[in-house]
Amino acid sequence: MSLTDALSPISESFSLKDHIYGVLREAILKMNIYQPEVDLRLDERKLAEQLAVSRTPIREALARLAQEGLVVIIPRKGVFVQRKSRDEILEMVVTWAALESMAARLATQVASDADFRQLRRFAVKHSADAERAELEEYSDANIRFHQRILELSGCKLLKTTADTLFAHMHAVRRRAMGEGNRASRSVVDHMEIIEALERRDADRASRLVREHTMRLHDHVRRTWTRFESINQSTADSL
Amino acid sequence: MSLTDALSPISESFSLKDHIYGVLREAILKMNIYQPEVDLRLDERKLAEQLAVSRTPIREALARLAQEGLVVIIPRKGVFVQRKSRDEILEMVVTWAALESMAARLATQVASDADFRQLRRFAVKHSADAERAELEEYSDANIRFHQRILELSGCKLLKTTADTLFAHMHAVRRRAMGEGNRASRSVVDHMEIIEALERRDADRASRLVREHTMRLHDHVRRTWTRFESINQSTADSL
DNA sequence: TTCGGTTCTATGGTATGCCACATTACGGCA
DNA sequence: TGCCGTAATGTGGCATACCATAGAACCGAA
Repeated sequence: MSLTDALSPISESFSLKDHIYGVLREAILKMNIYQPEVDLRLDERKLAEQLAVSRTPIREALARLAQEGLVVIIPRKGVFVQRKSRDEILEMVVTWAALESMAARLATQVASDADFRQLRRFAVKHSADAERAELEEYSDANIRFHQRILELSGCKLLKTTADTLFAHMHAVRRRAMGEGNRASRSVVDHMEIIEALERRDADRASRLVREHTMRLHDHVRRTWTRFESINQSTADSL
Repeated sequence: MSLTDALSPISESFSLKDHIYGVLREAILKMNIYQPEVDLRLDERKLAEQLAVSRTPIREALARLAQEGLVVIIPRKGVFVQRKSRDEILEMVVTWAALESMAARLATQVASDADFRQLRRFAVKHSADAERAELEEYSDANIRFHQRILELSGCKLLKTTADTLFAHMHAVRRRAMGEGNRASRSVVDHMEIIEALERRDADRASRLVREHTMRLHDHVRRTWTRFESINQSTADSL
């Protein structure tokens, strides 16, 4: 590949707006928004200065993030990173379960045996992380496992819709993974799911995926109370 | 209610940006975007002039619509209403099926008998529209039936996510309803769904809803070819 | 010292103007 | 007459300036 070929995708249809959208999105997802002391305010002018651009593309990027639900814009008061309540998180998990269980169903019909073999290899490879209690690594592998199922469905909309939910739950996942023996249970669940997929058992694969995700639902429901109260007090202080 | 009480919701946190977003969204959904002769271009300056505002709030509203997938912004070329391809429509139907089948499952657990009785009354009342082949009316009632199931799930995110899909399919639904004997089949399906819900049979309700929606999927898959070609040629001419 | 009102400041909302690029129109040259 | 190059036009991208309001800071009177 020549130099110009490599450069052209960058220059063509590049816009500050889109670039800033990506930058802000990454920054928001990286920050742990559920720690009480974090500053949730986003100052348009400060961002414009830091990124060395005017407020206009900043504002258009923020408008997109607001539409996505990552930030909330309060007219003449400020732009704030949206901290989700426990109930909202629970609803995201439910919606995720709905999408992925359908994805598993479709995957039994359209994915190849090779796809499932690859998925199995991936799961086996990373099950060691769970055993060694390397939860950080396993949490990442866990997410990729679920994303892979969504991809194998062949329905891009299922995946992109779920990815939006995943983004919101970025700060939730690792926390939940480390509690109880969820990691080892997760490994068992994944293996059962893979078996159902390989046997092309649509109903069983769909059900196992749903039940697996709903276990996270139950877990969050039981353990998220403390954050709910933090969230509430912070919301009051705004 | 006093006059000031009635007026306050209008003045408080009213912004042109949000208002314009709503106006444009309604206008886009109302137009039949799949007719070949319609002009899909949205001119920022023209809109600004017509709405008697500057381009800035227009642009921010368009950014939101773009994020929602209703329009596509091509830098330095124009803003265009997004015409969905057949495959994209099919994916929306699949995703809808995923959401609503989960909603039906949840509804069997959280909705009251009174909710289901009301749903049944609604369905019976509008089944007459289908018999009289008043498809316009039945199509609307049909949508509301499905929205009601999503509401009865108690999961607001399921409903809002599905509503976004419904919005995209606004121009698709009526067309599909009039073809074949889909309306009368729809009435039968709805009654079976209601029975499963009333019997609190989560698996059956979930399955019936999924199969019902997937029938629309099959129908679109079989009959949407002509629009695909129109869509293609229009895309080429852009 | 405390309360009330006023002023100041910070912040998002909006309008306007210019720029870069893409398209189109036009005119000269072969 | 046809083609190519250049100029004119249109369109979104971006920067800047000003406005309106909410909130803080300040000051004076009781």
